[in-house]
Amino acid sequence: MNEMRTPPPNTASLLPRYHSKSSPRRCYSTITASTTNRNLNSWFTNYVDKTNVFSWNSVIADLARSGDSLEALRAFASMRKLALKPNRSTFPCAIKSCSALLDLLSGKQTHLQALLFGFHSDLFVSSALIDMYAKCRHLTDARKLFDETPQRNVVLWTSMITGYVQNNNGLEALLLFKEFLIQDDRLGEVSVDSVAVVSLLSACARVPQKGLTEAVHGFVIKKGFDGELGVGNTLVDAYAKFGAVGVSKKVFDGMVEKDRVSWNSMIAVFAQNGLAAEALEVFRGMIEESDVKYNSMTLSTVLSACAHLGALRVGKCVHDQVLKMGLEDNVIVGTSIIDMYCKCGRVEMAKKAFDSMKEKNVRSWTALIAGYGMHGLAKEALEVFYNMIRTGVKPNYITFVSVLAACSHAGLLEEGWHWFNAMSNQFNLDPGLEHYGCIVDLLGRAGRLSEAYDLVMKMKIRPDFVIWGSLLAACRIHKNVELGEISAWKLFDLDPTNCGYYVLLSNIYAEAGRWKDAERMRILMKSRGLVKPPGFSLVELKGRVHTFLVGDQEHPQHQKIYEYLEELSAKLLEVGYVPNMASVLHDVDEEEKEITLRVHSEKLAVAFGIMNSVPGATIQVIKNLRVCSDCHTVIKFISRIVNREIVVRDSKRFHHFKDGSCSCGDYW
DNA sequence: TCCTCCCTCA
Repeated sequence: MNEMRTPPPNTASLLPRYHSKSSPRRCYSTITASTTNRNLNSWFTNYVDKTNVFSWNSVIADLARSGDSLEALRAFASMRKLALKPNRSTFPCAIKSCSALLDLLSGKQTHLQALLFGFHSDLFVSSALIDMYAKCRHLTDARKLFDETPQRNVVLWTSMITGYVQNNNGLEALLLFKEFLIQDDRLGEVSVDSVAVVSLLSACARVPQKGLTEAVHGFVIKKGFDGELGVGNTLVDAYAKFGAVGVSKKVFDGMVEKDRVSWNSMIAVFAQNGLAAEALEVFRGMIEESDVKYNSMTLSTVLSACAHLGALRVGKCVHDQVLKMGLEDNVIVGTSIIDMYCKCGRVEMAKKAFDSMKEKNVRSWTALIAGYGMHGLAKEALEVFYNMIRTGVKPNYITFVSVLAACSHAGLLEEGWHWFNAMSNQFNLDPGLEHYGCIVDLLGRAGRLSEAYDLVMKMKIRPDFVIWGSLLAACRIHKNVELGEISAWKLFDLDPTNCGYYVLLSNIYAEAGRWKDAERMRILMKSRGLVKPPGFSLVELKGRVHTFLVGDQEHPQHQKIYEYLEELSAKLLEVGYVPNMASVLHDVDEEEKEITLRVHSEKLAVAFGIMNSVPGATIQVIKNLRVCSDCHTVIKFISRIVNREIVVRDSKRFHHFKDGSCSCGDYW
């Protein structure tokens, strides 16, 4: 977009040709409605009296409003070069543009100029400055200005309160709001407005205090602000921040008027809370039942819902829409597209989308690295990472999570170690739980259990269930009872409702021939009333997502699917498949055995996919848990028997099954 | 004509 812009109107060719006598504002607004900034600037250059401060104000304001902050600042600079004296309306827009660009330097310069022209106590100017300093993370400067302004209006208060919220200091924001109320009280005024209330509610969403949002909601109703659009929008978000997604939906449904923010908020709430199907449903509602047009924010949220669901077809449609709307140069949208293709199993499409991006930020690079990593393509992931560094983009915490995860998925211990050390030595980043988790995983799988354990003991942060979980899993592979016990008992404390650890430890005992201990774990697990979370798998067919549960009897085609699986299993035995039920057969009681033997969702989903697609088509399945080892073996055989590529995304990574083998190399 | 809020990506 930048190269499309006209140069600022301070060049020789842009000298005024015509001095308008009529009100520039009136002409101006009729033109802006249908013109781009490019036309707008040339129009301005040709027809507006450039010695008129009011005209300049209009131009700066309009550019700032349309989001073209850079151009607004250029216009401001041009105006200053003409030695025109800015008035009190000039500064707020200029400052707002600095704040939108997070350009602290220009912000400070503009601040100085405002002082120079004597606007130090102007509320409009001060509010804009407080906002600018807060957005640029200079909260103390913002607060200083706030404190130095004796006559405060609601906008000034709101700017400061919002400043705290934006800097993640919800508590301070709440306290300041309280002060605001006290001031109102003292002056016998009611100046609190709906915008102030919106800031208050967004502060609530950042304070982990139970019942706070409800209480403030009550206050909002009492004050009569509950019908306000912005208030409703914020409530949708605030309730969801505490997991009360149902309440969010209720607020949303109860809103008489809904704008783009309302729809976007509701879609985002569902998408961010793992309810991707619901998110897509709301998006459908937005298109079909409202007159509200979606924008880039909507589409990036929808893309992330598609990524979660693995809904490739829907994702592709959204991608098409992005292209149609000319939003492909938007970094956030572009990054969402990369992530969507990666998580829908199409890394090569992700790479294509990545290559075509004009502007890439650290998240775009990280998305692609993570994408290659989850497909087991560690070499490619590292290659992208090196390119990123060469390009001069600074990797962050998450980038290193992606790099190390890529190494971990491919078993690249040496590279993993190197980058784990480099992150603190060269990049000044402290390793967090995720990074330790990857290294523990790498060491553990390589059989270097005592090193892994030493690392865990030396960690500066308290190891969590993921860390001990990797260690426990490694103990199972390498048959280490002692360390397995230590890890498992940590896990019983850290993640008490997860029964997987009991099963793992029980299996470790069983494999060591310690049947009594194995039995003891089973009993303990039972006495604590723990059950496995139900596994389910998703398959997208003709744009619809089908869900399968373990031992599913609900799906309309379930009978046919079971018949087909019967057919397949006969063929499987012919080609040499031996059912792997080692862990099932050991020492479970009958009832449990039956449960375990219920057909896993991934098998159902794969069968369904094959039955309903043309020969040769790739089957793609998404599972909420990790693929079990028996299913993994079976699917390998199936890929050979039916001569299909089968892609399974489980909770940890992708498996590409082809010709009887899997891309993970049985290492996952 | 000017200021403050709510929704997006790894």
